[in-house]
Amino acid sequence: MSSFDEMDAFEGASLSARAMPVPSAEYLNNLNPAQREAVERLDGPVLMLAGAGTGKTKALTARITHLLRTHRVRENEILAVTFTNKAAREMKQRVGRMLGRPAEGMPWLGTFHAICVKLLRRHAELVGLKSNFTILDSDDQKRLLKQLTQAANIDDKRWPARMLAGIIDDWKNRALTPDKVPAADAGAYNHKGIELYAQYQTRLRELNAVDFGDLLLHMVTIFQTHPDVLEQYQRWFRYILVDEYQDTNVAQYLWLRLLAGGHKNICCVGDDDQSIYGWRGAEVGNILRFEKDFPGAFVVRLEQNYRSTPHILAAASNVIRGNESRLGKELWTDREEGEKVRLIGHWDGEEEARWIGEEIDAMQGSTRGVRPMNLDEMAILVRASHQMRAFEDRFLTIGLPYKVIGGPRFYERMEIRDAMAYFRLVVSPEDDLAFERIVNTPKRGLGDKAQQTIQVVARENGVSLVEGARIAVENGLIKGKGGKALRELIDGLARWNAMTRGPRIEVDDDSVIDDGASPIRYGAPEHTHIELAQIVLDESGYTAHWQNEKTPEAPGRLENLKELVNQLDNFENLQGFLEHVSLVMDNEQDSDGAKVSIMTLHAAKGLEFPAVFLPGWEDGLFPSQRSMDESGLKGLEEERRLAYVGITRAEEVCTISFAANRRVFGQWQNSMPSRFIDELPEDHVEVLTPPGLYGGGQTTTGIETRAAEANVYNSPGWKRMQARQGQYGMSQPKESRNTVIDATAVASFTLGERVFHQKFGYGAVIGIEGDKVEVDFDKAGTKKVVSRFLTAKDDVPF
DNA sequence: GTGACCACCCTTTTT
DNA sequence: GGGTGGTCAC
Repeated sequence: MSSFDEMDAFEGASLSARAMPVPSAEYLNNLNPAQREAVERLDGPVLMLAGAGTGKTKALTARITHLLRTHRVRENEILAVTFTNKAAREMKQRVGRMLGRPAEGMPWLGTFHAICVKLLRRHAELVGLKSNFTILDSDDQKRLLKQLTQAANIDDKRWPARMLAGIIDDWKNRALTPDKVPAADAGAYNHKGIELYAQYQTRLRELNAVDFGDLLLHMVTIFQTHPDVLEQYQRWFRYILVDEYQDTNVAQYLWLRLLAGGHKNICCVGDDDQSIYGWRGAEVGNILRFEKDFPGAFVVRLEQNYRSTPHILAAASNVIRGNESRLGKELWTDREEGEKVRLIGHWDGEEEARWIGEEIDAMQGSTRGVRPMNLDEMAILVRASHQMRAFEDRFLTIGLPYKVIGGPRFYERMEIRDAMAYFRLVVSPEDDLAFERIVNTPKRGLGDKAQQTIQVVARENGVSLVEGARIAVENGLIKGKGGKALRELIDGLARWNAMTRGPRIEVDDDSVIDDGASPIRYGAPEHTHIELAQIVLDESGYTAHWQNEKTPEAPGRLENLKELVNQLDNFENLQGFLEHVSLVMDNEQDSDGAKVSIMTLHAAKGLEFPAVFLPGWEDGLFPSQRSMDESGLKGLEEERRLAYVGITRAEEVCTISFAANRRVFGQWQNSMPSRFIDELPEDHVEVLTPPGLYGGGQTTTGIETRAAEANVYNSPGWKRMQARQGQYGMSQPKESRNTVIDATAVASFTLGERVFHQKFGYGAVIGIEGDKVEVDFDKAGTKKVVSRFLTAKDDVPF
């Protein structure tokens, strides 16, 4: 690593540059005193305790700007770590804005994982890998583990591979290599966990692959076992900044401590009250312990909130006050009072969805609240994703535009992963996992038996599966249709692989170390990588596979494939794309029009909306029963932080609701209002009257009777709510608004016509009513939907 | 080797 | 209620 000498030569900017006067800095003048302290205290350990909405990203970016502007450091000497790509992107943009130029020169601003990939590519050989290792996602990981557990004759029923994956992830989060797993964990996975973990790591090394956890773990191992390497980076990264410190796990914590070990110029930003990823290995302890880890640390609290009204803050504060282990912060704001937090109980989940739908409609039309709001200013935050369905169903029926944030990620979709496996194989033919994935997709008549033959031949010859398959075909071990198809696949892969390459160009490679770029470059191949991708998908028969598929999802999957190919435009080649996609790709294709957002509370962290709905506040659902069962008080406290996160997402209006009855897994269940509801401060809450009690909605007739009879409505929680309600009718249900029928939207369908709906699939029109159409769906049953969500399908073969 | 049918199991999921 | 994975019959 001769290049490090070169790095050292750059230590510090030139004297003249450092002596230059600092231009009057607007980025400093915009800060409040606490923020400014956090920004200007550049040296030594700093802990910035930043409550929700207190401008922590602003402070963090100002700090980076300040480091650069005062000419103390160069852009590539700052290590700035975030958890999400989104946060990294935002920070980069904001630093650029403050500097008045693009901050492209910050190669070490990124997620833990992205930065570790860069580092690990340089030092892969120290942990027995080649620098072009592949990164497995959880699906690959699971399949690999399954192979191991099957080989070990483990009953998958009692000891599912999923469980082992969870255990191994947990160990990796705790920075435990197989030899370091404590004796206390020896019983894990039927006493075979540690052994299988070791086997798994061996397999990964054989495959030249890593999983997400390895990225951190390997780097920690390298730093621990190669002090020289560590020292180089300790010197190189002169200042370290960490976002969302409360979410770090042990491995990340060790990684940071090792890197900051020399100069201790580390600034961690976080909020212990927003630690909601404990179940994934995050250690609130890391932030609670900061001052012990870094004696003499400067701790600054950002407590002025710029986001929410006093009522909302008071509600959030009062809830979080119930937690024992906190560093303690009190948010305040100088904003105007605004509306109280609104609380409402419903008979059941559907009613809750119906009410929220109407409420959103009313707020949009300014029948409710102080000002009309756009749909994209409103969000529904749920505890568990299954709660989303009630809203989706309802909104589709009434034609309310919505978008689900989170959900299955683009690159986690089946068709994307299949396509990616093809690309991976094209780029590196020895990628056995990718081969296993697509060898029989589309169907090539290669079942278990043929695949086993390939495995055996490959192992006997000590070659990759592709190569093993080639040998097997040539020796006539796989005959007939399957053999022919396999030969085609192998030939195709070789052909496509050849297409990736143009003439190789040698580059002097020591010059590019600090941005981690590959030193080897190629000239332009005959086809662009975009064309190549399309060729691969077409010639392999994968495109045709989905074209021939008649399921309602098939068109969407083809769309996704098209989108995937389009995405390639942003990259130089397939390799670059593959690298990126495994770590970074998210699909934010919020294209047309304002929509209400629906997402989980976890997904909502870091976001804010003028109006927030928090449905499903029922004991067992929120706080989640499982969380409490598994982690006791710790679990409950994390749930409470989740409640805190939820409330503090709201800027102007926060509406909390619960339902007495809810269908869970097809079964009706009744439940008590969440204990968190009792923790809301009465003075800051307005209790709304459920529609129906005063004859509001027509679908809820009889709610009073049912309410009186139902047990829950005699429960302490409900009674407390009633008592608190004070005067009835403070917020009367709005009169049913006239449904405005847009003339152009009136259904243009005919009875019996075949139609297609994005969510419900194919169906036949059985009734028309204004712009609403009643459709008997093949799979989803009979539903009334707004006509603009339907497309005519006259080309459906029937 | 493949497609159909049934039993089973459900949180949250930045990378 | 719905998606997945395993088994069984063709």
